[in-house]
Amino acid sequence: MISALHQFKAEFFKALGHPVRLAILDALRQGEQSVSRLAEELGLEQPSVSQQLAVLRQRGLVIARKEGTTVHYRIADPQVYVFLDLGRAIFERHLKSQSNQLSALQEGLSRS
Amino acid sequence: MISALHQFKAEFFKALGHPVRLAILDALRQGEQSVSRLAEELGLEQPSVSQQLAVLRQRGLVIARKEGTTVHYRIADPQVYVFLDLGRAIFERHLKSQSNQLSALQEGLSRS
DNA sequence: TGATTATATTCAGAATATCTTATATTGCAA
DNA sequence: TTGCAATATAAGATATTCTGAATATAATCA
Repeated sequence: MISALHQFKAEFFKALGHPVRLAILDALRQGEQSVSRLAEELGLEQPSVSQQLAVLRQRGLVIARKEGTTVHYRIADPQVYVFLDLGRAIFERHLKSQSNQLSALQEGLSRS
Repeated sequence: MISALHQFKAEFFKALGHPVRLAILDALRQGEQSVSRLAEELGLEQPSVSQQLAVLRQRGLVIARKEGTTVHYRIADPQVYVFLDLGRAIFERHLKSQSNQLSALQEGLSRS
């Protein structure tokens, strides 16, 4: 059975399934950052950053703090970094095993 | 800067960002399962299950083992479950804090 | 060989997501 | 008030993903 929980969890993972959003979260490891600073740091247009921040905000992953005309964003739950780092570890093992399989395959091919 | 690593990691998260794929991974906690068994268990058509298994396979998340006409799938790396469970914990805290905010908001509204 | 079972792939259409550019909003300062 | 800076939102074009139906492949068995 596909539970409603799977639906919600999928939304959560989807929020992380975008390179710019991952880059934003990584940039926020240093602490709170304004939109323009993030845009500069990541080499992106302001609207792109703002849009992806909106996605992260809607999913409750980041929190906005307004100060004059500038808006500072920070991570909502630092546990997310534990999670991302674990994901990275798993992901890197995958890469390694895939490249092993690839080189084994290449050896096999070159031998035949 | 958006690194190539962010691209790859986003692909990994995207693979998890689908309710059926999460349900399949959960079903595989019990161990290896055939496609037809998964389809029955999840109440889905065989082609749907096969399609989502293909996505998980391409991303290296599951491994297929053929036996006669049936194909058995298993998780490639059990660490993924640690990861999913951590995601679940974070996600549930989010839900809770969001529902707290929601009820606070509702109280505020009903008082005014 | 022909029939059957299990799985995989393909395809068209619908729904979503993304990107770029333009515009709106907000707060502040001259 | 006017102008400016920072951010958000909107609109449109394009790309990606999903879904469901049909079909293909592959192994087994009569």
